Amino acid sequence: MTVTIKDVARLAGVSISTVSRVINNSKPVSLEVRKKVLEIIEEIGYKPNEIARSLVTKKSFIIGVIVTDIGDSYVAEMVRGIEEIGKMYDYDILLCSTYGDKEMECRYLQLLKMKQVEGVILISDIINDKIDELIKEFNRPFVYLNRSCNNNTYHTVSIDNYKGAFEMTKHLLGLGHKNIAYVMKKEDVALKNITVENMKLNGYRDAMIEDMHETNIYITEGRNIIDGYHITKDILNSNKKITAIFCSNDNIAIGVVNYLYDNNVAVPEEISVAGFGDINMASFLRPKLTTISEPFYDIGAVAIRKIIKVLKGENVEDSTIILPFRIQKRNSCAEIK
Amino acid sequence: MTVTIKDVARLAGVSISTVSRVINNSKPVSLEVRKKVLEIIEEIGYKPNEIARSLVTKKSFIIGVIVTDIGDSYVAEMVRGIEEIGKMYDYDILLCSTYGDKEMECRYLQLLKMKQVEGVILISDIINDKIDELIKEFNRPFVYLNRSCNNNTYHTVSIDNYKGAFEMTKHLLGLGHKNIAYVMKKEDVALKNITVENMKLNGYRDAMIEDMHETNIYITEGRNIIDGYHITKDILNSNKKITAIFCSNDNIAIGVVNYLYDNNVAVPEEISVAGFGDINMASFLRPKLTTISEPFYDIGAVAIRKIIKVLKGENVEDSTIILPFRIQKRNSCAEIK
DNA sequence: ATGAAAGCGCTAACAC
DNA sequence: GTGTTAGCGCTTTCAT
Repeated sequence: MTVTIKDVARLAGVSISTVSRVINNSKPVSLEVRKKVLEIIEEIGYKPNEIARSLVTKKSFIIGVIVTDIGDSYVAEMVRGIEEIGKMYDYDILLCSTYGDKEMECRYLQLLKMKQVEGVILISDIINDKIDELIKEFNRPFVYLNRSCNNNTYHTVSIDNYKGAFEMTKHLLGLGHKNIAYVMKKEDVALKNITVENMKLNGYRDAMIEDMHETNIYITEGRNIIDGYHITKDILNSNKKITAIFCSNDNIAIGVVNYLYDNNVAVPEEISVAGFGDINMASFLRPKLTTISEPFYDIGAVAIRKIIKVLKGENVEDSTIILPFRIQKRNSCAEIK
Repeated sequence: MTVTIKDVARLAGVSISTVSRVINNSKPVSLEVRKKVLEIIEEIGYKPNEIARSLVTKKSFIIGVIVTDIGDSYVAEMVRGIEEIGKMYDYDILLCSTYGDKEMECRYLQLLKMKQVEGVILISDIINDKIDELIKEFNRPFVYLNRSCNNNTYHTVSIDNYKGAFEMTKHLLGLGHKNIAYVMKKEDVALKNITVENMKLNGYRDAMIEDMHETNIYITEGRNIIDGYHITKDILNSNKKITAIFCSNDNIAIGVVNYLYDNNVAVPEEISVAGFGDINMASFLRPKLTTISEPFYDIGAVAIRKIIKVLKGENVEDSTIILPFRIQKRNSCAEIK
C-alpha cells in the first residue's frame, strides 16, 4: 500500500497536522518533534500526495500547453522555454497536440480545465469562435502564441512580424534584387483578421511598393518543406525573372532550396532564398539559410512567466508583448551580379 | 466560484450520487432524472473536477514522460507516439526535460510520483545506480527508452542496434568501401554495460572483421551536429584514406556532411557518409542522407501501450520489445570508383 | 507547540 | 432507482 501522512503521524507518535506542519514549514514545530517526523519520513520513504494537496489548496501547479505539433522545431523550442521557466516556479507542463484539428483544441481545453490546470498556453494558427468562447468560460490565465489577432483579446507574445518582413525585403532590395517573390501558405491570405501571416505579407508588400517594384506572391497549400519544394517549379516557370525568393517561414524556404538544388539552380549564385523564423536547421543547411531570427525559446519563456505573474496576483502589463528579432544574414542570399 | 457537483444536485433537486451516476454512467438512472441533470449541467457549465475524482479512484490518467531534450528531433517523434496513443486511452502526458542532468532525472521521478502519475517513460542515455534505486521504489509501470542495458531489469523498446550497424557496414562494404570510419560519442565507449552505442559499435566491428578490414573508430565529445563537424577534420587528416564515414547517429552525420561541404569534399563522389536514426532532417539534407531508419514514433507508441497494458492488468510479454528497422539508401553513399 | 475536526469535490458502498 | 454516508490524503482553522 501507499504510505500516507497518517502512517507518518502514527509512527512518529504525533498528529497528522504536526506532520503537515513539518512538511510545509507552515507553522513552528519543536525541534525535537520535527527531527523525529523527518526521521520517519525518510525511513518509510513518505512522499506527499500532490493530488490530495491540490484538492484542498486548489493549486495544481500544472500549466496546460496545447500545441499543433511538438515535432515542429519551433514549437519544440517554445515548449522548452515554457517548461524550463515553468519548472523554476514549480510548475509542470501537461502537453496536448492537436495536429491542427480545431475540435481537438476545444476538447483539450475542456479536458485541461477538468484536470485543474492553473493556466493554458495555446500554440496554434488561428482561433475560431468556438474556441474563443471556451477560452472565455475557461476563466484562468491564458496566453495565445503564434498568431496574434487584431482585436487584442488575449495575452500574446511575438515579434514585430511586419517589421521583420519589411526589413528582410529591404535587405534583399539592398542586395540589388528587384524581382523578389514572396511565398506563403494559402489560407493565410484570405483571413480578414490581422494575422501574423498577413502582417508579414504587408511588410513585404510595403517594402516593394516603397521601392516601386512589382510584388510577386506565390501561394502554397501548406507551410511545410514539401510545399516550398513544389511551389518553386511555378516560380521558375514564370516569366518574372525572379532572382530572390522570400519565404514566410523556414520550412518553405528549405523546400525551395532543395528544389533549386535538385534542379541545378545555384543558391545564392543564381537565386537567393530567405526564410523566416530561424529554426535550428536553418544554420545547418548548406548553404546556410538567411532568415529572420525569432526568439522562440524566449517567446515560450515570457508566455509562462506572464501566466505565473497573473497567478501570483501581480499586476500584468499590456496584453501583447513584442520581442526583438534579428536578421540573420547567411549564405543563401547574395548580391545580384 | 467554481461550480461543483453539489450545485448540480441542488439545482436538479437530486442527490449528488445521482449526479455522479449520470456523469459516469455507473448505475441506472431514470430517464427523466437523467435528462434534468444533464440540462442543469449544460446550463451552468459544470465540469467534473478530475483532481477530486483522482483522489478517490486513485487513477490520475497521467503518464510522466522524462526526456533529455524535446528539441531533439527523435525525442519529439517518440513523444508524439507516446502522446497520440496515450490520448486514445484518455491518458495525458506530463513532460519533464532533464537536458542530460542525472540529478534532475531523479528529482523529476520523485515529483512525478507525488503528482500520482500512473506510469513513467524515461528517455535518456544512461541509467545510474541512484535513478535505478528510485525506479524500484517508484513501484509503478516504467519503460526505459533509448539505452537498453544488458541486465534486462526494465521494460524497453528499441530496434536491433547491433544488426542495424552490422547491415549498414555490410552495405558500405558492398559498395566497395574498405576504409570505413566509424564515429561515435566519447563516453559511450567506456561503458561496461551493453548499451545501445556499444551494440552499434560491435555491429560495425564484426562486419569489418568478417571482411578482414581494419576498423577505424573516431570518438567525438558529444552527439550533436557540431561534434560531427569537428571530428571530420581528424578523419581527413589521417592517413587512412577513408572513403566512407559511418556515424552512430544522424546529427553527427549531418555535421560530417557539412564539414565536407564547407571544405569542398564532394559527398558522395569523394566520401560517402551514413547516419543512424533517420531523423526528419535526414531526408531534407542535400545530398539526402543514407541512414538506418528507426521507428521513433512507434517506439513511443509501443512504450505507452505497454504501460497501459500493465495498468489494465493484462499480462505483459517479455521485457524488451524489438521493432524492425530499415536501411534507407539515399544519395550520401555511393559505389566506390 | 500540538491535536481534533472540518472539509476540498468526488466515488462507491450501503441502505431503502 | 435514489439518497445517505463514509472516506480518498491532505491543509487549515480552532481550540487547548
